[in-house]
Amino acid sequence: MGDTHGIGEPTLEEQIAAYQREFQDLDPQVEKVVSALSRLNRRMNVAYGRQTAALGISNAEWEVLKALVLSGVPYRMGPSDLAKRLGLTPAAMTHRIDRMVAEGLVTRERDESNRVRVIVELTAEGREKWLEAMRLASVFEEDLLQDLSAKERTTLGEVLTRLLRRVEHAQPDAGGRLSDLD
Amino acid sequence: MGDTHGIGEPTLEEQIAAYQREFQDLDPQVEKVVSALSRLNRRMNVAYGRQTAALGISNAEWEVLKALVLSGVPYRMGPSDLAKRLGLTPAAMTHRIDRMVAEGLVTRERDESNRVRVIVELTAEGREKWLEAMRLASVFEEDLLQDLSAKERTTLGEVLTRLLRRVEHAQPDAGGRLSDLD
DNA sequence: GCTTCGAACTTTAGCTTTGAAGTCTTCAGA
DNA sequence: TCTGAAGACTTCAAAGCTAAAGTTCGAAGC
Repeated sequence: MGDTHGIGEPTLEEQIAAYQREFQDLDPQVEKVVSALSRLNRRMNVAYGRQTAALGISNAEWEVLKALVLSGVPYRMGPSDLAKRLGLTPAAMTHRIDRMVAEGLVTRERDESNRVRVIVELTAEGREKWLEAMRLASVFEEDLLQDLSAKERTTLGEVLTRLLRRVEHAQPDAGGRLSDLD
Repeated sequence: MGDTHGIGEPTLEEQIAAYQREFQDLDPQVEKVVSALSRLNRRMNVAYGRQTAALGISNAEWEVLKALVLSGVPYRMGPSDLAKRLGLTPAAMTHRIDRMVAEGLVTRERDESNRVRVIVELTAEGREKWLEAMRLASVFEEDLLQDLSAKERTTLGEVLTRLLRRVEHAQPDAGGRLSDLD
């Protein structure tokens, strides 16, 4: 796709005002945090999407590369493990791996010790793509946080982690079908 | 879909350690903020998804209801405006409206003053669904922030807004194809 | 040794979205 | 009035996903 169709998004302030108008029992303080968080995340994903596109890979492929790299040497995982890690169905994983094998980012082979299993392994090219993506991403992230002092960064990280613990506690293990973009 | 396939996600700390191992020139402070933000947002979307599902609507439908309500009385918008607001192509909007009309959440009619245009209008049922969803969401959000003091909430909102301004400045207007979930 | 069960992956059918092409309406100029 | 161009929506084909039904291999019981 590439570029958005519209500019027609209200500012954060306008949006919060609209919420107040349409739904009174809403704490504007809370709503501001939640809306800013959601919006910020969306914009960041757009930025990541552009960067990976510039490298000729999709965001979906980037996720797979990331999972493999973070799994550590020898950069191998089974399709089911990858599917779980990325929050996809096994069927979707099969197709995604098909595409990535065709592009030379990963290889797929049967595990000879247990022929039911399949091993997906990162290729040198795949690893290089991930590294390039990380170089771009780290520059972007550093730039994003540039206005925050060291202390503010620490505090922000700490507060977000606290919120994270709270959601994870509130959502035992059920989860949902959302992609894994950290 | 419903429930996730896997529990196999590393903790935030494990993930950051893996990043350090595979990509040295990365500031752990920065990475922690970015990863926590992304992960938190994901979990929140899962929670919203469960809540809307419990009301018998999809997240996609919730987004449309939200756009219409926030547009204010008389809760009307054209398909193109909705598409821009939600970051969808006009084609996708056509289909989505089809479904929602069938479910009685909105109505679609031609604008008699300009027969090229179409007007999508929220029904009473659609508005009620949105209100129910908001009641659930506001409880969840309040609960999420419960451990934060009033001062912390203010600071968090302020810092996130600052980051938001920075991303928006860095990304003039191009945008991308991500759904609008605030 | 054969059979049955379970695990891991693939295949199939159906849905939602995209991008591109098509239709219908309005408006401006000849 | 007619013609051409632009705008707003819809239709169509193809991509990618989910859920459910295969397929194949390995392991346990009879």
